[in-house]
Amino acid sequence: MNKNITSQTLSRLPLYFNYLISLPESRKSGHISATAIAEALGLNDVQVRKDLASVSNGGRPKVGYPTSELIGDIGKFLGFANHDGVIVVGMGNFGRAMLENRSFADYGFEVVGGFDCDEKLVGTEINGKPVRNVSELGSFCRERNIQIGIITVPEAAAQEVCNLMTGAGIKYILNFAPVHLSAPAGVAVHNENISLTLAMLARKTDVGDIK
Amino acid sequence: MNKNITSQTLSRLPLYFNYLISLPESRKSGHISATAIAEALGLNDVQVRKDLASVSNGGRPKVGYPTSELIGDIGKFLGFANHDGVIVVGMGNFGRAMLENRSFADYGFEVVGGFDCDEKLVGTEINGKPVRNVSELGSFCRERNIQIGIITVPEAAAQEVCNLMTGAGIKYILNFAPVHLSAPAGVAVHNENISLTLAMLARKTDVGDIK
DNA sequence: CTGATATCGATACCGGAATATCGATATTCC
DNA sequence: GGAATATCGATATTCCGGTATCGATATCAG
Repeated sequence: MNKNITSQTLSRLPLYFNYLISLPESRKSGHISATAIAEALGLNDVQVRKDLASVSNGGRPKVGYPTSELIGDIGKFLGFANHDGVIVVGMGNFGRAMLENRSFADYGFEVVGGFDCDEKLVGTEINGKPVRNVSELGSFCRERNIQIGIITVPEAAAQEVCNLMTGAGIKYILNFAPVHLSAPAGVAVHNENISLTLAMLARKTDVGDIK
Repeated sequence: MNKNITSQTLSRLPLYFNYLISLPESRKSGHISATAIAEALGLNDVQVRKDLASVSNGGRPKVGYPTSELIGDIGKFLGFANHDGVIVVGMGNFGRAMLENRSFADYGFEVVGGFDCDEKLVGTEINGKPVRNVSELGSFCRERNIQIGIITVPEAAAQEVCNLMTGAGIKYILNFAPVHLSAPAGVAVHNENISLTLAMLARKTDVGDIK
């Protein structure tokens, strides 16, 4: 078990995790080899073994890794046992979808509330979660020590919301507005531009040769 | 202008594009250097120059690249002048958000319709776009030669929808269900697991040392 | 017209990630 | 118990993207 890990490995761990928990119960009680996982996921076996070495105590030759233990190790490593509060700003359809997304729980996140500036929405509840006025964002986050924020507002307001969040002590921002946000050092921003993702997917193979 | 391009370059092009169109009109008529772009975006100037070489006919020493021409070249390359039809399956909040997303148009996409299996939704319109029964998906896509599909259904139904899409001749699939879908060769699937994206963002700096 | 300067394109170099190879070890079968 | 085999972990190699360097060229100043 080696705690030094690369981003690439980190990005593959959930893949292994998903694959392992999708196995029938009967197989979870036994062992599984890196070779088998690689085969199933279309990856290189050495790569899988190396990735698993980062989180697991090691497998046994000829046998492989104890499946349930491996699931536990990966899950623990990814922090799926955590319980981190998340806020969402922008209660359009996108924001609502975030409040209703049940899959966050599987990864150790809980959306604790939504924010909007539309007075008609403020005070209502979505999926049992209260919608508050954006003006309360700062105090709310500081009181509860919220560190993760999701931005689902129109692009014109995105940077402003981002500033508000960083001011409230938020450290991780997931931005769905189609603009590239910048934040001060110490704050991690991930810009998820869906149109762009689609463009890369659909255009990649169109244009010339892409290696 | 070299048509061989890497994914990494492709992913940076929109960044340049956004930066260039955000320039004041007065500067768009002139020229801009790779050095200046790199400076503004916090990148390496050689990298920018290399990227631009993939799409542009070249700049002139001491002068740089003609700004408006460069904007046109990148846009053309990214296919922003295209007009590709897209369908969305799953009319939950997430699917609705897709039908209402105006930013697709900027990237050359148009959502031409939504699909669901809920009879209460079928026949209605969302943002002026009709919601059809999933059973019509095949004929609809083949008639109009739709090649791009977005999946926003619950995870249990995702693989089934995926199969339906590939059967209907769809070539590019953007999947938001939190499962890893697989499709036959010739079909590109991008699995966008939001919980996972959030996990990578928020956990990256938590767990051990990440290089 | 000539020298200084900014910028380009090409080539060379560097580092990290993926992959291949190899010896070691555990299990299975005879 | 010993040979055959599957699998592991470690080391070596390859490949690719990013960065630095250098000569060439266009503009500008004097």
